[in-house]
Amino acid sequence: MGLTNQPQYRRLYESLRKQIVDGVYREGDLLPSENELCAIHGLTRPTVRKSLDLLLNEGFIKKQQGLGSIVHKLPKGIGILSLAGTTIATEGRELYTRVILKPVVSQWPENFIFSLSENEKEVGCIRIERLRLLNNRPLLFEYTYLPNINLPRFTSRNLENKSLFDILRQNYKLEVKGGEQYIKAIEANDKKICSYLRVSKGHPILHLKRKLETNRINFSFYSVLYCNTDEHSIYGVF
Amino acid sequence: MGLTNQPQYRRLYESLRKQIVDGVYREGDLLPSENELCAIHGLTRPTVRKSLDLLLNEGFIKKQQGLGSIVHKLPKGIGILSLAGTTIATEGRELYTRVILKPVVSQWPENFIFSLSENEKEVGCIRIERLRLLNNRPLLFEYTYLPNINLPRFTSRNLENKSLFDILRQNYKLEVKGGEQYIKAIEANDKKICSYLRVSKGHPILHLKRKLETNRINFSFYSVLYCNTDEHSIYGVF
DNA sequence: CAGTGGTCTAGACCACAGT
DNA sequence: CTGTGGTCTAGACCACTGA
Repeated sequence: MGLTNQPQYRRLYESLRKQIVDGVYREGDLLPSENELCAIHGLTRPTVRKSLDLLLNEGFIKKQQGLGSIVHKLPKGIGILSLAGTTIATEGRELYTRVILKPVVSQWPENFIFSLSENEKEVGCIRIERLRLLNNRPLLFEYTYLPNINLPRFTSRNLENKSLFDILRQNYKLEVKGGEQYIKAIEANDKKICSYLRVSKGHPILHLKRKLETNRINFSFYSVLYCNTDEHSIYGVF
Repeated sequence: MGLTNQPQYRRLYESLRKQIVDGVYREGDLLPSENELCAIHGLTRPTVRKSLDLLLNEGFIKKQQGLGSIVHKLPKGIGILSLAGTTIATEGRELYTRVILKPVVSQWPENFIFSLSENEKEVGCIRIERLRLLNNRPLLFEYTYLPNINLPRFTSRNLENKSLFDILRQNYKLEVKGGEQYIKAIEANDKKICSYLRVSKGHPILHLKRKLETNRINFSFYSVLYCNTDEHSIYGVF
């Protein structure tokens, strides 16, 4: 957290974001004006505006010309559509991550959901299976596939209730920069999925396929998610 | 199209976007470098970079430091998660919009999906119901609700296979600036929905609730969508 | 009116990719 | 090495808001 080698706009973004999440600024409040933020942090307007753009894109603030930057209400759903929102946006409730299958080296599945490069195919993958619970109730089941390239000791890492993103960043200097995803509504058919999500066969669930791109060139990883949306919607801004 | 009173970064963005969609640049191609774009269009780098940021956020390009801006492959799904992607991203196939219920003035539904201001409640709403078809096959059914504020002659407009966004922009100077959405997987229960989407009762479908914010202060409109994702996924980038 | 965000310029230095 | 994108500065003028 709070690495000092982060760009300034990024540090200001994280600082403001934390204050909004922590309730220092509440829904409808105005953030300090851009000029005030410049003065406070010793930055120029383009830099400050870049920070605010990040908050804007993630739905934390709205802007109104002639007025200011207005804090948006925190979302009521589960934010997994956007980048930063993966584990937040659960209204203070705790999202717990239980590891079902610890990282193992294996082959890529047949007919993998995304097309793979020759290099990726050769090296094989590291698989993980995790279940996410909200208030002790299973919410989504996630298969993760990482190409087995330069990830020393990864299979012996303890992932229980830890952020995969954080582990990749702190131990392997891998930053997730973006990605793409495909969403479907399907019937729960797989016995394993039904059992973990505690839904009956045929129950409608969300199916997400995601490709996550990182700062390391040609290093992407993948995940397949099954999500029970009976009680919690998936939330996103645009 | 191509309004001259648009900001420069916006015009450059639209120009590049069109060239990508039209296939002038193809997957893997490099766009002209930022400095070249500056020279070509007589702009400075921050302005050019703002254009490229838009393309980046919508998944049209990736960037690689030291290399350039790389054109991304066009998505394979239906892009309704992002702003500009509402009707594009269907691989050249035609998305047709059939009006089921022409715009009518009415009251807001009971227990509306989003909270409304007092003003919105008072003025009532304009309702529309539309069916979107891809290759003549029904794909999604959409209820739209606009607050009945300063939209002269809206109810007599012909919306058949026209973009609602375009009509709002051209006739009422309303630009959609962003929004929020909630996604669920549900069983198709409503007879009307089943019939229009041609799915059997109990079939899993996607349910989206969206709030769309505009450049007119405190003017948002809303839509509820039911989408058959059997053949086409919903696509998004982040 | 003063203050806000929206747009734009003209530079600068850095880290990184390919040669 | 050169050229690329990534970050940042120090200004400027505009359109819009609220008092």
